[in-house]
Amino acid sequence: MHLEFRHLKTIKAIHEAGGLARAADMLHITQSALSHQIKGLEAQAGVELFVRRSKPLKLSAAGHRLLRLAEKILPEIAALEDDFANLRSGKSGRLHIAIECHACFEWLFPVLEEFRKAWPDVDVDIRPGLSFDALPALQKEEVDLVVSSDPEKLPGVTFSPLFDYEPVFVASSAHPLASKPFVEAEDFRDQMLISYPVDRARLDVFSQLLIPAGVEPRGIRQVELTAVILLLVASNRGVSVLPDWVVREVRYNSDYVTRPLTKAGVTRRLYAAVRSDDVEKPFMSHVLQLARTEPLKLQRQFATEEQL
Amino acid sequence: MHLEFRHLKTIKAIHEAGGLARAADMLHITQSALSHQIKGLEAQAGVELFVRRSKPLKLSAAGHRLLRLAEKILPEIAALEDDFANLRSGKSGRLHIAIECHACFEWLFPVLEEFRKAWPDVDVDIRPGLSFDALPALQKEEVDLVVSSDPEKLPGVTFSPLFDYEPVFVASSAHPLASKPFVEAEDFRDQMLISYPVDRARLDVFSQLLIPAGVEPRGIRQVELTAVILLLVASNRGVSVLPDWVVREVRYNSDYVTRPLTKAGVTRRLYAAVRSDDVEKPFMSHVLQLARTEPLKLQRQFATEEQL
DNA sequence: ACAGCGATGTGAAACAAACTCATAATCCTA
DNA sequence: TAGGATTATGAGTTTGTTTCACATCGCTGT
Repeated sequence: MHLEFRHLKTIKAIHEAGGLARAADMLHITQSALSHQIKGLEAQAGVELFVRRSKPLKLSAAGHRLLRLAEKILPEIAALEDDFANLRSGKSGRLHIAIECHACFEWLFPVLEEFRKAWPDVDVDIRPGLSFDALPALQKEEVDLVVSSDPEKLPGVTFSPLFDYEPVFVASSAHPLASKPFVEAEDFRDQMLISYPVDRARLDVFSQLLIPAGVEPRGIRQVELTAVILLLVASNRGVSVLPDWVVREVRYNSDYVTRPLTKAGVTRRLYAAVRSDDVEKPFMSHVLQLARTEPLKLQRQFATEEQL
Repeated sequence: MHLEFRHLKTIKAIHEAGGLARAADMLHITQSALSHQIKGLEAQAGVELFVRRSKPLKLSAAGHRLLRLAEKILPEIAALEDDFANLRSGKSGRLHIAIECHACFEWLFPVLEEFRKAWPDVDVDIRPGLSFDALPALQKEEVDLVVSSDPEKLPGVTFSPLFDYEPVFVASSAHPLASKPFVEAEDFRDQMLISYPVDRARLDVFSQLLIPAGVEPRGIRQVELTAVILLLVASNRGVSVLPDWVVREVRYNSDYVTRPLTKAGVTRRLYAAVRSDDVEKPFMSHVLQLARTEPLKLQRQFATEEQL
C-alpha cells in the first residue's frame, strides 16, 4: 500500500471541506486530480474509503480510520518543520562539549548555566571520556566545542582564545615545601604528585615544568575528582598543581598553601576549538563570549579577596 | 518542505544499515538514488541531516530528530495497513445499528453481547434517534443494519426475516380491562395509552389495531424507557402494548395483567435490513444468525414459564 | 605518507507518477 | 424533471524519481 503524506492531507481536506470540489480548492489542485488520487488510494488500500452514494462524498468507516491517522501524523510533521526552522534560524542547535582539561568543569558549569537561560532550545551536553581524541571528534561532528590549551592548525577548525590562567602548586600547610615562596621542578623529585587521570602531556605541571626539566616525581596518583584531590592534599598524602580558578576556593583555608610554579609563575591560555562553519552561529558566539567573560569574574573575585 | 514516507524509511534504513550503500540494498534501490534523494531532502529541509566528513555517513543532530519522527510514524502506518487487511479479510468492520422499535433493546443487547465475543474487532454501535430515516441512512452507509417490522422493496437493500413476536396488551391488575380475556380496538377509546415517543405508524398498536379500526385513545403519553412504561402501567396511570419478549418479565408479577390483542392475537415479524453488499460479510451473516436465534431463546424461556 | 579500495556524489537519460484540461456521468434540489 | 452542482474519466503534459556510468572522496593498512 503506497500511502503518502499527500493522501493524508487529502483525507483531512475532504473531511473538512465536506466534498471533493471544495477540498480541491483548499489543496490548490484540480478536482480531477483529487478524484484520480483517491481512486488510486482506494485501489492501493483495497478498501472503500468514501461513501459515494451521497453526492458530496463522505468518509466511510475505513476513511475515518485513515483520518484518525492523518490527524495524528500531520501535527508531528508540522512540529518537525518547526524544529528545523529553529535550527535554520540558529535558535536551536547542538552544543556537545568535549573538555581536555578536567578542572574546566569548575568554570564551565556556571557558563552553561548562564547559556541555557538564553538558549533553552539548544541541546547542551558535556562529554568527558572523549578527551583523548577530542579534535578528530570535533571534525567528525561528534562534538561541537573542544576546550583545550594546545591550539593546532587544523583545516575547518577555529581556535578562539578564552582566558589566561595560572597553574598553581597546592600542598598541605604542614608540608615541608610550604615554607618556600615558590616551587621549582626539582622540588617535585621526591614528591607524590596527585593529578587527573589523563596523558601527562596534557597536564600543565608536566608540559610546562617537569618534562622540560627532565624531572620525574617520586610517584603519581591519579584521581578523577577535584574535590578528592584537594582532600588528599589536605591530609598530606601528596601535592598537586591546579589552575588558579580551582585553588581560589582553598586559598584562605589554613589547611592549604598555594605557591607559584617558578619564581615568575607560569601563565597558560585556554582555547575553544569550534568547527569554522559553526563560529558564525549565534548561540555559538554567545557561548564563546560567556566562556571568555564568566571565568574572569571568578578570577577577579579571587583577586579581590586576595587584596583584603 | 516536501517530506514523504519514502524519506522516513530512508532515514531509518540509513541509520540501521550504517551507511548509504547498505541502506540502498535494504530499500531495493540503487545507492545513487539514495544519494539523490537525501540530497534533495536536505535541500528541502534546509538543514544538514547527515555528517559527511566520515565515510560511512551518519545522521547529524537534525537527522536524529527526523529519525525520531520516523520511528514514531512508521509503526502507525503499519498498524493502519494491518487494520485495512483485517477489513479486507472481513475480520473487522463496522456494525452500526439503527432500531426502529424501541423495545428491541431488550433482545438486542444479549445478541450484541454474544456477537462481540466472536468479533472483537468489529466496531459495534447502536444509534437511536435515527429511527425516523433509518433506511435512507442505511443506503447512505450512515448505518449498517436496521431492525424494522416493515420491509420495503429498496434497491441495494436486503431484508432478512428475524423472528415473529406478538404485541401484547399490558395493564395494571386493578384495571377494569383486566377482567376481559382479550382486548379490542374499541377498548382503547377511553384509555390513556403509554407508548414510545415515535411516529404512531411505527407502533404496532396503531398500525395493526387502532388505525384500521379508526379508534383514537383518550390520550397518549410518550415515554422513552420500557422500565418507566411498566412503572406507569403498574400504578394504573395508563395501559400499554408491548412485544411479548418485553412482557415476559412481568407476566407472573401480580401487579400486571397481559392480554392478547383481539381474540386471535396479533402476530408480527421483525426484519433486519442490510445493504446487499454486506449480506455476504462473515460478521454480518453471523449477527443475523444470532438475531434470529437468541431472541427465540428468550421467548422459549417465556413459554416454558407459562406452562408451569 | 600513500596506495588501493570501498563508499558517496554527479549528470544525463529513462521511466513512472501526479496533475491538468476537457468533457462525460451522476446526483441533488427546486 | 430540468438545471446546477458534484464527481468520474481519458488523453496529454509536467514533474519528480530512478538508473547507469563514472567521478570523487575517505578510510585502512603498510
